[in-house]
Amino acid sequence: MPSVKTAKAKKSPSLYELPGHLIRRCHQISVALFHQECAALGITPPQYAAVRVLANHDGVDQITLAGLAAINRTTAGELIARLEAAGYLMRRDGSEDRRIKNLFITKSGRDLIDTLDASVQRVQQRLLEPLNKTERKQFIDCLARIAKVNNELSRAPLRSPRPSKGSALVRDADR
Amino acid sequence: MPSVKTAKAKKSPSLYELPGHLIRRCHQISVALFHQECAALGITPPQYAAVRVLANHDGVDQITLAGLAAINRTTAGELIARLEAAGYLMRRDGSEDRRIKNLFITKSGRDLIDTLDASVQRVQQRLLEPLNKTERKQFIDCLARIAKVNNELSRAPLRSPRPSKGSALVRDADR
DNA sequence: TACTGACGATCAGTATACTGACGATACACG
DNA sequence: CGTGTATCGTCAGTATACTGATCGTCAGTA
Repeated sequence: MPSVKTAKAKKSPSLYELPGHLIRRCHQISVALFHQECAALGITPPQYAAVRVLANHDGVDQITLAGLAAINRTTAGELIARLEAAGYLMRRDGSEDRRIKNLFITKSGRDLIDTLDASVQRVQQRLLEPLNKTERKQFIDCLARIAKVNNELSRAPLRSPRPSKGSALVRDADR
Repeated sequence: MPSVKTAKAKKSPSLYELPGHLIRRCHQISVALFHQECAALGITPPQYAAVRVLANHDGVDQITLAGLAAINRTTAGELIARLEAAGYLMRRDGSEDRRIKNLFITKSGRDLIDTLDASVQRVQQRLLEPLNKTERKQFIDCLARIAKVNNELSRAPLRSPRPSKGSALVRDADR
């Protein structure tokens, strides 16, 4: 007996039509594809994001890296420790500001990015398989706009890199 | 020195253009919005999905519920335990099949869905704010198609509901 | 200089997500 | 009737994600 309690209420959409639920499922799928393609190296999507960010912002502190890679500050600490243990980056206590731990990508880290490049592109390819060329562009654009507009509302908001006095020689701009 | 391994190496897209990364960020935002709107009841998106599913499939076992709500079977066990402790559902040992624990939604569970209905719709509204009407429809359609086509690849594939009584010999075409 | 507020990093605690393995049970088949 | 196989639920272990609190440090200010 479907609960038809009120005739006035607008019909609620099915769970399977709610963008929140669909995004959660697509996220699961995206992660699954990533692991299928990149299983060999035992790296995860957030770890990959962190190394990618570090390649363009060598020397930043943990909080800035977390902001740029959209990783929670607490999670970032643990994740960075794992990446350091794996040899993809190094952590050094800040000389000027002793609160800070500066992060530096290693050769191994840069190699990792190069090695994973084709796999990562394959993940995106497979993920967007059901969409045609036009739809892919629009879809990515929609995702980017949602991420941008709602950025301040996110729990791990994307943060602009800070002027940072001495260190961080920002090479190729990311955006 | 950009390591050009092959002459035809395509320029790798920025991290911020990768749908995988964007989906991850949108997922974070979606969860954040859900908690903002539904904080009072202390329920999480997967918990909401589980109760919603149970409202339409009362009496199913845990694995089936997990499949329908796209929740990992192990996670589902813990999540269901929390929902049971909160009084939103009941767990009973199966009488016919003693491996099974049948799940039944409580009045409190149905009330929860009604109570959250407006909030959940508000979440979706805010999430899609940056998109116009046409784009919203297309965006949801793209998400649904990605979720559907890649379903078998997901780690927690959506499973068709099985005939609750009698023959359980329905070969779900998943995995 | 001492105070105060902001910030980096970490800790404790909770929830989700997943893998691989396992015990208990059900069912088909010989 | 016994046996192999598949399934349900669970456990151990790991990684991500988040909140709120805390410690140490920095910087602006009275």
